[in-house]
Formats: sequence, C-alpha cells, structure tokens
Amino acid sequence: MEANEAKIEGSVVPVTNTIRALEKEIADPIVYQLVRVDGDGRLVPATQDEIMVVEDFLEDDKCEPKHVPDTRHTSESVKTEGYLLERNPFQVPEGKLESENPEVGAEKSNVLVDPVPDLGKIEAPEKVAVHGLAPCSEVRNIDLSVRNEVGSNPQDALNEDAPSTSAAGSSLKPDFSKLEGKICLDNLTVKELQETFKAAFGRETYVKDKQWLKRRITMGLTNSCDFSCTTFIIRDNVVVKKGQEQICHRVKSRISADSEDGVANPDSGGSLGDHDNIINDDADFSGPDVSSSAFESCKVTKDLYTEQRTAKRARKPTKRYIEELSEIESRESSEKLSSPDKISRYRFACPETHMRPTKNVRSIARPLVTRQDSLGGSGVQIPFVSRIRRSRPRENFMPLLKLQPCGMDMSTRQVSSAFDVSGRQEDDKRNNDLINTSSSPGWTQQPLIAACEEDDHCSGIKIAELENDIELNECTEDNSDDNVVTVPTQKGGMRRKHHRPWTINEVVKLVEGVARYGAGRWSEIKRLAFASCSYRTSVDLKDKWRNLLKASFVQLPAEKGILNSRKQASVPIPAPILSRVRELADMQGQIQPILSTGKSSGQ
DNA sequence: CTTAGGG
DNA sequence: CCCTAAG
Repeated sequence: MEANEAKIEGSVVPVTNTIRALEKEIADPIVYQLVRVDGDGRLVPATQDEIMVVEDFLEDDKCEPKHVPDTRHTSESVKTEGYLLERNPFQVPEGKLESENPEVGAEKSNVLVDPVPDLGKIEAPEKVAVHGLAPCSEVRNIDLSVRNEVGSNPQDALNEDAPSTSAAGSSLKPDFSKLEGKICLDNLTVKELQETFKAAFGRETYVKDKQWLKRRITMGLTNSCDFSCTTFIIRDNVVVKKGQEQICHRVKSRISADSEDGVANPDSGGSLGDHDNIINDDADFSGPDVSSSAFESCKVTKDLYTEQRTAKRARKPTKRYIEELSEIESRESSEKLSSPDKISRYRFACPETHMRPTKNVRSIARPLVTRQDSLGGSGVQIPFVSRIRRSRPRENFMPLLKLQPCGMDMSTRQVSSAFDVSGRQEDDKRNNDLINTSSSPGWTQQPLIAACEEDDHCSGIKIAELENDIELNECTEDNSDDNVVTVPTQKGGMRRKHHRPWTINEVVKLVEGVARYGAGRWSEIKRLAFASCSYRTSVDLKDKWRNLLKASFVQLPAEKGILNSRKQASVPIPAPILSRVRELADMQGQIQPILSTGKSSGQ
C-alpha cells in the first residue's frame, strides 16, 4: 500500500509542502512518469514493460546532464513510440515518500494517469539541474508564423511533439498569452489549431488532424500545470479566460505538455498561490509566480525550509480536502498532535503525516494534519466552493453546538434551582461568547455587566448561603466545562484557549472559600467550593485571589465609595466584595506579605 | 501534587 | 493565564 501511495502522490503532487519534499526536490527535482496515449487520446498508465522500454532512454538522458536547451532536440532522443513522459518537477521519487493520508489513495482513483512507481529512481540528479534553469525564452520567442509544410499523420505527430514538451526537462514553456479571449476550438481551422497549439505548447506542430489537435490542446491546457497558472481554462472545448469562466474542470488526466516545469508565465500569477492554507473561497488565482518559487527552491538553503517556502507550494484544496482536514484536525489536534511547532517541523519527515503550519499569520500555528494534495499536483484546477474558513474550527465549533442545549439548560435550571444563578449567567456568557466568537482576544464585557447586576443581586443572597454551606453553592455551571477549549501548547501541554472571565459568582465563592478555609488552601477551596467548576484550577483560584487582593488594596485606600471604579477596565468587582477581600486579607494578614507590607504592621 | 511567585 | 521552582 505504501508503495502504491507513493507513486500516487508522485503523480499528483508536484508541489509538496514538506521539508522532506523540498530536500528531495533539490536532489531530484524532476521525475518522469510514463503514460501511454491511447488511440482516442486518452492517457493510460504505462505498463511495466513499457517502462522498461523507456528506461533506456532515461538512462541515456542522464548521461547528458546539463544539456539544457535545445529541447526539441533532446526530446527527440527521449521520445518513444507513443509514450508520453510526464514530468513531475516536484515529485519526490522513490517509495519513501508515502502519502500521509489514506484518502490520497481514494483521490488517486480519479487520476487516470497512474504514475509509474520507480521510474523516478532512474532519474539522475544531474539531469535535474536542467529543471528550472532552462530558459523560458526559447519557447516564448518562437515565431508565431505557421509553417505551411504538410503535416504528417497523427502518429508521426505524436512522435513529434508528445514527448518533446516535457522530456529532458525541456524548457518549453506554454505561452498562453498567445491565446486571447475565448477560443472555440471547434471553429478553428487546422491552421488555426496549429497556431493555437503552438501558442499553448510553445512549439509547432504539423499535424493536420483537427481532432487530434483539438484534443491535444484541450487536454494540454486543461491539465496543464502551467495553465492553471494562466488566465485560461478549458471548458467544453473552449478556451476561455478565467475571468470569464470560474468553473473549473476536474480533470482526470494529464499529459506531458502540461507538467511543464515551474517556468510558468511570469505574468500569469500562479494559482498555486501563496496562501499556504488556501482555504480561500473564491478562486483566487493570483499569487506569486510559481516558476520563480520552483526555481528558487532548487537553490534554497536550509533556512528556507520554512513555512514561507512551503507555503508557496500549497495549492487550493478541494472541498473534500478541507472537510477531511478539519475532521482530522479536530480528531487529533487535541491529542497526539499537540506537539509543539518546533517538533512538528521535524515531524515533516514523518512518513505518515505531513504537517504544515497553518497560516503564517497565526504565529501559534497549530500543526495541521495534511496530506499532499493529490489533486493539486496534477495541475488540475480544483473546483472551489465558496466557504468560510473556520479560522479556529474547534474553538468556535464546539460552543456553537452547545447553543441549543444551552437554552434548554437555562430554563431547566431556572426552574429547578433557585440558587442557581450561576448557571444562567454562565449561559449568558456563553451566548455572548458565541456572538463575539473570536473577534478579539479579550472578552466583551458589555453583556457580562448586565449579568453582573443580576448576579450582584443574587450574590447577596448567595453570600449568606455560602456562609452556611459553600458546597451547596457549587456552581451549576458544570455543564460548561465541556466547553472548555484547549489548545496545544509548545510544551505539549494543553492551554485554555480563552480567558474565562471570572463571574461575580465565582469571585464570591472564591472569597468565601478563602474566608472559610484560608488563603493558600487553594486545593481545598477548589475541591469544595469549585467542585463543579472543573475549569478553575487551584492555580486559577490563587491567581484570582492575588488579583482580587491587589484590586482591593488599590481601590480601598482611594475611595471606598466608588463601587465600580472606572479604573477597572475589566470586570468591575463590586466594592463590597473587594472590601471583603481586604477584610479577609487583613484577617489572614501575614498571608499576603508582599501586598500587606505597605498597608499595615502586619507582624 | 500542591503551593507560591514570576512572567 | 502560563510556567516553574520548591516542598
């Protein structure tokens, strides 16, 4: 299975995001894959036998390494009976490169051209040098004039141009700029078709077979890696500009001409864009020039194995891709994938999972489980459905699901328990949370304040009750703890994603807890007073107490009368509570040495 | 693990 | 809130 996947990936994933791939890329940037052109122009995977035939050529080829240029010439030597050598500039040869995801296998089934597994092995590294270095000018400068010579039969033509494009790392570069606007292949004359052919593939053809020409052009363009970078696409046998046609075909095969090296149109704007995670909805075909990146990648130094570089290699994922990605992410991100970024980087070498950082923007990039785009590699334009990227899938998703149950809980709780103020408050907060999703790191306090009023009102009651029995007042906000969102930290630990605002209720409980058990007994307090609030750790309590203390000392000396100090940008803690805090601090005096030093004789 | 304190 | 040192 692995081997199988490997070859699949090779065929479909020219662009890799993994370091490993990059390294490989440098070593063996080019890989050819063998396919045979069927009678009807379809591509069929080469058989082992066929491969054998071609291997010789390849061997030869590698003997003449940096033979850049005369492509046509070189190609001649490589061409074989009806074989198309498909080159995959970015493919990583050898079975070493396993696809990470089983899904790749599935995707592969869509690919008509089944790559030949070990073909890449026979590639000589030297040969590779040609890749990316080949001048793109050659093709470009080809004069558009159509040769009038009588073409040969299709078979000849096949020999003539099929392999030429890609073989030997030819630098033939499709010049789609020659194709302007819409072109209905059906309406073109042979001559025109030939011209189009030339424009598309950068070389002339003498084939007069209209059908063949059309097919070639269509296929070539449709499948062309380069083409995907251009502004043209093929639809219904009509070449159109992307602007005019957003619908992309999901092609199932590729041919040699397309897998042209990265030397794409400079002005085309690569679709392989820089959005590393391209979860951009609309087809945004603008982006850095693929060619340059490809070229550069050949000479990048280690330090460039960064997200940046890999980012450029990313392609637009399919919808399905996204979905699966999300699933995987959700399933695993909170578990074993919680590894730190650094580590994840090393993990790139991991055979099973290729991870790449999310957006560069997201500095705390959470490792994403990705698999190589099986589709993208084919240079196929993947249909892109408008979709909003869930920037933080987990964080937002979970709470959303909670919304419904929440409402129920609310009413239920209100009915069932009179003491239960916290529950409702919690719900409010949660709803609020939903509204504000991830707008800002900080929490919106506005609604909270409203809730606080109620809470304040109730807090009085609660305090009394708390005095009697803290345990009874265990917050009923328990349900909310499955809301607790955690994110993997660099240390592998889980960190709570959002700042969970302390409700007045909690504060009160804390204060009373301290009053009862004494400051410092955080474990006790947590266990007893916050039994049901799993999201508050003893450390949290301690921290909060520390803050309360600070707040109380800041506020009290100044003016006790100010209930809600304006200074208090955050949650206004009712003065009474602060007073109480100070009281307790006084009582337990020395317990707060640092803070109490200035205030009293303490000792 | 809990506590305490710094960041 | 996180991290860490210390008991």
